[in-house]
Amino acid sequence: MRRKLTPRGRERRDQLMECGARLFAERGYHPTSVADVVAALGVGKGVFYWYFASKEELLTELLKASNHDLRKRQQQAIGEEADPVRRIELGIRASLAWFAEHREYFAIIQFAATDETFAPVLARNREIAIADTIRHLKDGIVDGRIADRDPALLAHAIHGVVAELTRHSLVEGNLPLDEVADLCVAFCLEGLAG
Amino acid sequence: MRRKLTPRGRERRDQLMECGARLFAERGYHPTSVADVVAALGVGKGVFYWYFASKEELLTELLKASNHDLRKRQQQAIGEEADPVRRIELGIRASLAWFAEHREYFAIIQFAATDETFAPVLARNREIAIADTIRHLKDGIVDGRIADRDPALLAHAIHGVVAELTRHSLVEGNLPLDEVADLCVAFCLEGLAG
DNA sequence: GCCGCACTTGACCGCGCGGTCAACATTCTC
DNA sequence: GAGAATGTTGACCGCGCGGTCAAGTGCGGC
Repeated sequence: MRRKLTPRGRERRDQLMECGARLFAERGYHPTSVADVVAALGVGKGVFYWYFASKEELLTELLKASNHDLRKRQQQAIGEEADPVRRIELGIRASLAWFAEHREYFAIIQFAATDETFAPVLARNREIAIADTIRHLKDGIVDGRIADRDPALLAHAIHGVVAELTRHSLVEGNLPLDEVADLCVAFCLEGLAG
Repeated sequence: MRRKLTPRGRERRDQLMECGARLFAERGYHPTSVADVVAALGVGKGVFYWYFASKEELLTELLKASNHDLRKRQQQAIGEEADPVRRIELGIRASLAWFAEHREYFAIIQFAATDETFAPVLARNREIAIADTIRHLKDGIVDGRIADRDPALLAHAIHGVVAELTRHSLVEGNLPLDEVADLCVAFCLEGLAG
């Protein structure tokens, strides 16, 4: 693992991350060996350890990069919107849209959440996302637009809906993003009663 | 692996499953070796392979047994209830109650869902549970008590809420079951608007 | 022209894994 | 109490893993 990377080196690193993401998503982290990753790229094993200290580090970097990207997308979507309920809706839609474009990351994140080694990173990422949602919820509760219940639990409920609809409808199924997003937003705002 | 088991044998098998469940939940499936399982019980490795054909089989049996138990609990809870909305509520409460009592299974199920080898078993279990929910939802839609939206997506939304609240509030946190269940039911039935 | 650094190679290492098995112990059956 | 069936032992096996490294390649700067 080296610090200084030339443009050529940065490209290799990106190739390894892309390749790793694909294989981890397809077969899972443990069943994918470092040998598999470098073989898929047609290079020697040493290349991997030139860019990453370990297999663990590759996954950690993938998790960091994907979370960074997702958050950027959410923040851009919410922008300057003042209405807290609308902010929640825009956040939900941005998450679904991002996962629709990066389906391969879903399985990776899902796995990482169950692994002692990576769970801390994931937990931190999730806490930040939840904290964002809680802020909007509290604003909505003050406005009287949202029922006065524990905002932390409500935030987790929303994230649960988003996660499961992402998995079922976007990753496994291939339903139109807009329809899924509309239902997701409607369910979160009005429940089954609608 | 043997078919005929005396009472003594059945007890050993149960010990191995309990032990495996605990270790898989604590450290994860891959990082837990068969040697760890038998060591925790203080017996030789051969014992494991007398009762199970492989490590995979142990996990598969754990998944089957837990699913069977959870379903039994749900069916007992729903009983003869006629109101479809109430049936959904009772199902939600039964699921949360079961997981509150069997927290160790949550991590195992979560992992199995991300592993190529076990995903099929989990997918089948989930499909059955979803199908149950869909039946109640359709009844509710006919009655006009539930909004006329895609019942499959609604069912997944509900399961997403239950799963995430289970994870956060019951498994990681340790919140009172009743409070979590009340909020979960309220969110599913009425959404944030309440 | 050549030095040095970024980068690549692939044989190799040690380890711990899942799984096997011959021998042995205990318990049932008649 | 003989013999079969059930249950137990732990040394052993082969393998493939994550990771190392001495050697080599090719490019940019001087």
